[in-house]
Amino acid sequence: MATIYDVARSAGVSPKTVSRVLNGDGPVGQRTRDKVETAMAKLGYVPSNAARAMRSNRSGLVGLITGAISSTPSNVELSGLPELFIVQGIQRAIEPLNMTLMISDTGGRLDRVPQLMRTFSEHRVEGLIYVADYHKKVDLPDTPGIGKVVIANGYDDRGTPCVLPHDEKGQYALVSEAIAKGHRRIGYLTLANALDATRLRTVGYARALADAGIAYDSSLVIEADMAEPDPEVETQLLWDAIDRILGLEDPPTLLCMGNDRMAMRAYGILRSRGLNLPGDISIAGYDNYRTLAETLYPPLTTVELPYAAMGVRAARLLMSLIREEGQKPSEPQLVSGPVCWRDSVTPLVDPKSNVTPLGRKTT
Amino acid sequence: MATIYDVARSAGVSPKTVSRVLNGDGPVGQRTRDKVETAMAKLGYVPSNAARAMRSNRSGLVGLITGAISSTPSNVELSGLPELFIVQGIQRAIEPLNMTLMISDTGGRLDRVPQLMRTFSEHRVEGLIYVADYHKKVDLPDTPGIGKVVIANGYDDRGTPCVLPHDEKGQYALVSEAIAKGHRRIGYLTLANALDATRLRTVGYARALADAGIAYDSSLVIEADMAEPDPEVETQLLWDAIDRILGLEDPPTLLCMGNDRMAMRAYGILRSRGLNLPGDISIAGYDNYRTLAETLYPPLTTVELPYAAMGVRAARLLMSLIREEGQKPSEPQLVSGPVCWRDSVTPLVDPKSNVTPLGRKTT
DNA sequence: CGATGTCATGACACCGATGTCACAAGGCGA
DNA sequence: TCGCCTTGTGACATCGGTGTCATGACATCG
Repeated sequence: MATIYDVARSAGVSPKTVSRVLNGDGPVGQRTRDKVETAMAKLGYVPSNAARAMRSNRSGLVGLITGAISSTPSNVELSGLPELFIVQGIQRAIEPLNMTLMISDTGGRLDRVPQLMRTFSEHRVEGLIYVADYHKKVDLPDTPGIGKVVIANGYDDRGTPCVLPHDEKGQYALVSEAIAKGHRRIGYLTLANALDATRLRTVGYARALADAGIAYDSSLVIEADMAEPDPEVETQLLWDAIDRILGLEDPPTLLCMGNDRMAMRAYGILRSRGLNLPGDISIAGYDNYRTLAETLYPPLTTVELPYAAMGVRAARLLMSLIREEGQKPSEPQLVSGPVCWRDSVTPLVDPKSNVTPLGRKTT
Repeated sequence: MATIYDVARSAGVSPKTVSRVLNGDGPVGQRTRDKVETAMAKLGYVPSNAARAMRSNRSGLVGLITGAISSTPSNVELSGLPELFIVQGIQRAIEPLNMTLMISDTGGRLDRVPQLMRTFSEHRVEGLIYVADYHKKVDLPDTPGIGKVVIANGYDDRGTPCVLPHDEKGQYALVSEAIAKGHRRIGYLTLANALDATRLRTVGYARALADAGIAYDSSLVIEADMAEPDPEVETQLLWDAIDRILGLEDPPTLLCMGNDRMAMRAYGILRSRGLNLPGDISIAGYDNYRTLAETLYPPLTTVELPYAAMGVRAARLLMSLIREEGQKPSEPQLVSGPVCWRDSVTPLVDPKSNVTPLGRKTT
C-alpha cells in the first residue's frame, strides 16, 4: 500500500506538502496541489490512520459494548433488536464526525467485558457507549484508561451520563389519547413490576386517568409478565390476567399491554376465547416493534420506544463529553417517542350515550 | 497514557526488554520479567495498537458492512434482526483470534458504501465481510486497498467467497417431517417468486413430496407475498391466497408459509374466518424468528435460518483467506438449520384411516 | 529602497511499538 | 585454556504520518 512518501516522490514534492494537501492546513499552490492529487489518485493512496493516530493521539474510534449488561444470557437471543436500532442511531450520529464504531457484543457473558475493555483501550478509543438491552440500572466495571463513557437505555448509581426512554410520558400519551377517543375503562396488563419501565409507565397511566377525572381502579392494573422469560409460563400468566380482567363487573374496553409481544400473545388468547378484535375489545402495546405491530392482524396501536433517537442522543452526548474535557455528570436525558395509532384500538364514538361497552368497529 | 518507555524507565530496563515481556519473544530473566510486570501494573500500561500496527502492518481489524446491500431503504427497519445474529456469530468467531470488529451500518444507503470502504481502508482492515439482509445476489463496489472479502447471506457473480443458507434442505426437512406426521395435503404460500429463497425452497418442497410418492399439485403452491413490503397490501395478498387455497375441493391440512411473519398474519386471518389453530388447520413458518415463533399462540413450527452459524462460517472463511494468501474463489458454503417443532403443527395420528382431514389437537 | 509580512515549501524530529544486530556473561566440549 | 554456543540485554533504525521551525521568493508599505 502506497505511503505518503511514495506520493511525495511521485509528485516531486516533500511529504509534508502532501500532508498539507490531505489536511488542508497551511497554504499550498494550486499547481502543486494538482500534482499531488494526481499522484494520490494514480497510486491509490489512502492515509494510514494508525500513523496519524500515533502522532495526534486521536484514534477516531468509539467503542460500543452491547449484550454485556444482561445478567441473564438466556434472553439474549430474544432481545437484541432494540440494541440494533440504538446502534444504528449511534452510527448515524458519529459518522458525520469522522468517527468509526468499534463494536463488541458479549452475548451476555459479563466476564468477557474486561477483556473487551482492554482491547478497546489498546485501540485507544476516544469514548465508550454501553447499550443496555432494556431500561434498567447497570453496573459498569471500572474502565482502565478509557475516558468518556455514556450509557444508552440504562443508568447507574455513579452518575455516569446516560440516555433513557421517557416511559412515563409514553404511557401517559397513549392513555390520554385513548380517553380522548372515548375509552373510560382501560385495563393495563403490565410487564414485571420489578422493571423500571413498569413503575414509570404505571405512573403515566395513572396520571392520564387523573387528568381526565377518571378514578384509578386497581383491579384494572395487573402484573402479567415476569422477569425471567419462559414462553409457556408467560402465556399462562397472561391468560390468567385476561381471565381476571374480563371477569370484572365492568370490564375494560381497552387493554394496554406491557409490550408488543404481550399484545401479540393477547391476540391469540382473546381470539381463542371467541372475541373479535378490535370489535369486542381494543388492544394497545408498547415498543412499536414494527415487525409485530405492523404485521399483526389488525395492526397494533402502540407507543414507540425511540431506540434510534436514543442512540443519536447517546452519541451526541459522548461527543460533547469528548470535546469539552471537564464535564460534570449530567442528568439522565429522557427521550420520548410518539404513539402509533393503528386499527387495534377502536374509537368509542359517543361514550356518554348508553351504548354497549363493547366498541363498534369503524370502517 | 503510559508508554513502553515509561514502563522501561520505571523498571530500569530498555524498551525492547519490555516488548519482549509483552510478546514473549526472546528470552527474559525471571527477575527482570517480574520488575517489568510490576511496572506495567503500577502504571496501568496498555500497549498501543496503532504503534504496533504501524510496525507490523497488521491492524487486527476486520471490517463489516451491513444494510448496504438493500436497494430499498424502506424496509431497513423491518429487517435488521437477522443481520444482528450474523454479526453476533462473526464476533464469536473472530474474538478468540484477537481480531476486533469494525462495523458500519449504512441504513440502506448504497451511496455511502464507498465512504465506508475508504474509512475501513484508512484503518487498514485485514478483511471485510458484507452482510446481506436476506439471501440474494449483491453487487459489491470495487474495494480499493481492501484485501479479502467474504459475503454473508448473499452472493455475487464474480465468485467472491460467500456463505448462504441452505434453503432447499430446510424446506425439504420441514415437509418431509410433516409427511411423516401424517400430512398429505400440504399448502405452500410462498414469498415473492423473485427471491432465490422461494425458488430453492419450492424445490425442497417438491422433492419432499416426490420422495414420499405424493403428486405435486400446483394449486397448493401460491405466491402470497411481494418484494416491496407494504403491510396492507401484503395482508390483502395473503387473504386472497388463503381464500383460494381453502376453497379447494381437497383443502390442505397444513399450510407452509414463506416466513414467520406471514405465518403470524395467517394466524389472524384464519381466526377471523372462524378457524381454530391448530385444531382445524396446521401452520408452519420459516426463519425461526423466535420473538414471533415462541410468542405466537400457539407457538409456531418453523425452520431455523441459521444466522449465527452463518456468521461463524463467514468469519472463519475470511480468516482462512487472510492467513493463506493465494486462495482461489471457493464454492458458496451452504449452512442449514434444524426444523423447530412447536404446537402449530398437529400430527394426523393415522393418516390411512378415514378420519376427518382436520387434525386433532394432541395434549 | 530597505524593513516587514505573507505565501509556499522543505528539513527534521517525534509519536510508540518492534525487528535487527551487537555484545557481555556464563556453560561446555575439544 | 580456548573457541563456540546460549542466554539476557540494549542501541538503533524503522513504520507513516504530522508539528515545529527555517527558508526563499515576492508583495507591500513607510
